[in-house]
Amino acid sequence: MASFQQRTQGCGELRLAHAGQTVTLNGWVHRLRDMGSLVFADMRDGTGLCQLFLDPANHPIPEIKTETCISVTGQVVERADKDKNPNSPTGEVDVVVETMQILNPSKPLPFPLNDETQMQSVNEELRIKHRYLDIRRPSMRKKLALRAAAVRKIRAYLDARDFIETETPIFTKSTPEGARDYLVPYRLEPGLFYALPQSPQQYKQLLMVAGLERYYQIAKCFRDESQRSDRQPEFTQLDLEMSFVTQEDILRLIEGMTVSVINELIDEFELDKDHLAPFPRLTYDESMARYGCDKPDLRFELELFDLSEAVQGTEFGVFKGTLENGGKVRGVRYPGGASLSRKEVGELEDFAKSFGAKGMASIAITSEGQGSENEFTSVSGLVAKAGFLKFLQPEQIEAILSTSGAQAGDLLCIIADEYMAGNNVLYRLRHEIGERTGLRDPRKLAFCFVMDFPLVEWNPDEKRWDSMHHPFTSPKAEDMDLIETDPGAIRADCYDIVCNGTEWASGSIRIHRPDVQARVFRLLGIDDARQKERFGHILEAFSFGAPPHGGIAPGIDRMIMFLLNEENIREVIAFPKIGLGQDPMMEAPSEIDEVQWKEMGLRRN
RNA sequence: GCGGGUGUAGCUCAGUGGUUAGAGCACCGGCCUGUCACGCCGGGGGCCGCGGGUUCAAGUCCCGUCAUCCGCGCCA
Repeated sequence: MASFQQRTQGCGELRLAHAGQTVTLNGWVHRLRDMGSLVFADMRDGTGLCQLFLDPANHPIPEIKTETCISVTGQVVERADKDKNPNSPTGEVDVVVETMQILNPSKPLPFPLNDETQMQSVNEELRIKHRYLDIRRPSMRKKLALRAAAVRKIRAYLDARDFIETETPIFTKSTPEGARDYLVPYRLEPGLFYALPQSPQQYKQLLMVAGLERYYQIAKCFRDESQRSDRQPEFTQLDLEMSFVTQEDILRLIEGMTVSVINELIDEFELDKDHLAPFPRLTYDESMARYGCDKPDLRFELELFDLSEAVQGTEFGVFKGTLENGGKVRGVRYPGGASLSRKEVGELEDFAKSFGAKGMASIAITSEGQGSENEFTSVSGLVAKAGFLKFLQPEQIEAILSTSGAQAGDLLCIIADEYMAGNNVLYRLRHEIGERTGLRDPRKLAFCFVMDFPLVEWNPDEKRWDSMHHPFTSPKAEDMDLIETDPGAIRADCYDIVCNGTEWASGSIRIHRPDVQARVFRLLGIDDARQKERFGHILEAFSFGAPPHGGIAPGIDRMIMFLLNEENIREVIAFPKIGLGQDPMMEAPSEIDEVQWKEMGLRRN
């Protein structure tokens, strides 16, 4: 038998229809309004809030404070019309308390969890330290509920399509390629370590060798790298792999799942979001040329333009030098930017410089000139204004205006640099401009596929080719012969899903033939001995009739962030880590006992 | 590893180098029978992150340091 009276209803469920019934509620005191002998208390449980009416005529006023845990029995009564609260779903009734059992009192709270406005600015470390209180807030509960629903729908979608959800080990083997591993010392032989998986990559491929054909897992992944507002040392991916499929099969499956799951969530949680449409597809090269990055924010246009042709032959030193060295002169429109002050343009240039730009040329576009000598009036009537225009021929300026699609009010932001360095500046400028002009619409979820990544990229520091995705990614069949002749030109069967300028999912068709894998390893400078040491198990597995296979892995945390417009990943995780990977609630990482040091065969320093 | 922001009461924040460092909320006491951010009266509460320095005098200026947030590098 329970030591308390168990509830008959949820607080948030009470309606006028319950009037006259005697109900029992379990929950917490959310807020108190003490009118002297008469007391009103908002009571909260997982279903919502209702108002308790405490009158000493019915029951002595008990010693309750905010967040006292209580069990209450009383009659639901309709309020007088003038006392009804239209702002509350339960605002037409009161529960007239007949008995109240105090299940557990509460100390004064570290932050006002019954005040959403104030909670917005409460120190986040304090919230995480007392996360068990923070999560009592209905708004936090809702985030976790949305997350649970997302995972539930994903499971339902994949289960209905014959996927087999399979767990893979958390203690596994270190693979120095990629991110830094979290390591776990092996007690029985000091000097040996497990690593926590950066992803279940090899296991899922081995499950394909094992003939599972369709695998998924809601998988924890661990990467010991610097934190960002959208990165945690441990995070969750939907890890997925299929056999006997083409890239197209995987893209269709994951797109279908994403559209279905997200559109259902938007409806079920009444999110202020537009429904998803089919995803546009871009090649890596297109994405770089049009948006300057492999994770474009497609909520708005403002594509980059290339002026290299337009200014060919110019005597303007910065452009001339860049073009002679094989670089590009490219730019992005800033609608409304023509009205920026000289100082503000300078600040925008500083912004560009902070991402490696050597400088930023800018042209203000207006519809009427002011007779200044820096102006140029085009045949279309647009007036361009910039100090360096005097170094350009009229036809070059006309070409700039037409190529850029300049409109009155624009500021053309122009970066002259080596192609990739320029991209790195231009895409950040584009996103900044999108932010400033309000084009990054919070209602929109602009998903797209970015495909056909290069297989490898040159690492100038180490003087070698590195995998762009991971070493098991398959070169496109038609590029296979380039492995030994022109590695930089190899396209991979590799694809990302991007949402609103953030990478969301990454996947590829894998290499399933040992001979191809060996050629790629050779290209990556991983010699036979090292292949055997690091990847012997998977190479051997591939030699037993491994099927063609491929997969993809979208981030669950980020998916919830997109849906809730959260800028911080910690907001969608029940117990997140802060700053340098610490948990201020558990106080982890922590010292260990002397006995444990000894047992693990470890020494300090 | 680097750059920027923040650090003052339990919480959120004010605070020209010059009285005894303040406010709102919270907390404690009192009053209040229809509140719903209840209201009114009163009270307690401070290592001004920490350590140096400049100064007659430092929350305020300088140097260092720690913590945290954001970003860069990093993140197959």
